[in-house]
Order: sequence, then structure tokens, then C-alpha cells
Amino acid sequence: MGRSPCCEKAHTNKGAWTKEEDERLIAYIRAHGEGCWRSLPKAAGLLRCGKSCRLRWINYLRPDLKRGNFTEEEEELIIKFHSLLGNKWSLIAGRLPGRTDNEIKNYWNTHIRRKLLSRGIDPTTHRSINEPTSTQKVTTISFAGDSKDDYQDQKINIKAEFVETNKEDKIQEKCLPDLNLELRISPPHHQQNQQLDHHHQRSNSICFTCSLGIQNSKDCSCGKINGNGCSNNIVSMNIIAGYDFLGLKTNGLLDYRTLETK
DNA sequence: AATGTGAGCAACCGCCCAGTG
DNA sequence: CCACTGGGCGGTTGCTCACAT
Repeated sequence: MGRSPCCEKAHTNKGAWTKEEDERLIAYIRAHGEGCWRSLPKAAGLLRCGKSCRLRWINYLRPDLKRGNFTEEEEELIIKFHSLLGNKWSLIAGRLPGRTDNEIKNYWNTHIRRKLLSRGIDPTTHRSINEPTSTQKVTTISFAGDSKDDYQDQKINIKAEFVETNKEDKIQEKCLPDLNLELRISPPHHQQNQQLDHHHQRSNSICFTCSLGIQNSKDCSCGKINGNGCSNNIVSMNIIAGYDFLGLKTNGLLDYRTLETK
């Protein structure tokens, strides 16, 4: 028995949504809320695929959407988040209220990408296009410890050194914060806190989604919101430099716990 | 006015993953 | 443990429109 399709394609409309379809979808969700997308089209009297309904609602019909051009601030944020997260449009969208992943993705591909290229910046790596690849050295990847219980000994140190070899690098240095990343396989969060307490360094760290200001995210793993604490096999990133990933000055350490190993 | 071309964007496709029985 | 489902995501497509020729 194979996987059943999400809808019967022969009996579904495709292409642009009509005003009537929009109104039906809005009316149904207002009355019943967002529920099972698979059964929604039939219940709402729409000849559409459930996925299509979901996409239409999330990207265009949701009442909290902000329409119109992106501001300079939003554009800067997108560039900075993209330099950190890559094409994780949904994560980026979570940081920009009223914007959808699809909208950001389109804006990136049509505007920002071209703008960066015209500035001589590779939109994928956020580094100078003319920059020799040899200038970036990744060193010191070490595994230590063989006890399963000793998480501290399972630390993986990955230090990225951006070696300055020409004038372009000096320009690049101004564009990107200087990151010195320490990645580690860490113990469960409560264990780590105990260890920190032991050293009189109680952690007030928050997870990545919380640090981005995303409220009630399902990705939250720090327990500040859902109280679940952290899971095993977490890669945490301590940004040791005096600037966070947005290039903003910071005094303390940032701890990003949701960059989990998969 | 007709045609060509490129940009912008809405929508679709297919894959992935977590949840469930 | 496995099969299946629903939902989510990123990549891609193709339509529309503005502008140039």
C-alpha cells in the first residue's frame, strides 16, 4: 500500500486563487481555526489541495501579515540572518514579524542577491567574490575523552580563523563580525547548569530561537518557555568575540542550543 | 501599436521529518 | 520497529506586468 496523495489532483483547482476561494478559506478558518489541512478543502467547500490552502493562508491571507516593500532595516536583518543561517527562510521569517518565508525568499532572490553580487559579495558565503578560498582556515577539530558519561570530555573544538592576507579581507572584516566559535557536544541542560553552579557561574543562557526573539517557538529547547529543558546531543555555540552575530556589541556569552546534531 | 525581454512574485512540487498506531 | 500520515520547508516554475525596442 503506497502513500496516498495529499489530494485528488484530478478534482482540484490549480493556479491563482480567486477572490471567492480566498473568502471561503478565510471564513472557514475564522469559524473553525487552523486545523487539519487535508480535510479542510472539502469542509470549506474548496476544490483545492490541502497544502495549497495552507500555503495560501500562511503566505497571503493571515491577518497579521505586513504587506508592502521591505524597509532598509528589514533588508539588513535578512542579510545578517542569512549570513548566519543560510537558506533557512522560515527561521529568518520568524525574526521578521509579519513577513513570510516565501516572501523573504523571493525578496532575497530578486533584490538582495543581486545587490550583494553588484557589491562583489558572494550571496552564499557573504564573502568577497574575488577572495581566494585559501584565506579561510578551519583548524583544531579535536575529539577527546572516551567515557560516555563524561560529557565535558566530549568537547569538540572547532576554531575558524579568518587569516587576513590582502586588503579585501580588511574590507570584509568590517562587514562581518569576527566569530570565534566553540562547538561542543554538551550534556543535558540541567547537568550543565549544575556544573556551572558548581563553579559559581550560573548560566542564564537561552536557546537560539529565544535569543532571536521568537516567542513560543516549537524550536525552543532551553526550557525558558516550555520548561522541558534541553535534549542530548546538542551543539552549543559560544560566541567569544565581543560582538554577536548581528554585529552588535555584547558582554557575555551567547549559547545557541538548537543547532542540534542530526 | 506590436513584439521582445527581464523582473517580480504567487503558487506548485517533491522531499523530509515528527507523530502515531 | 515499521508503515503511514500530516505538516513544513526549500527549490523551482510559470504567469503577469512593466519597460525597451
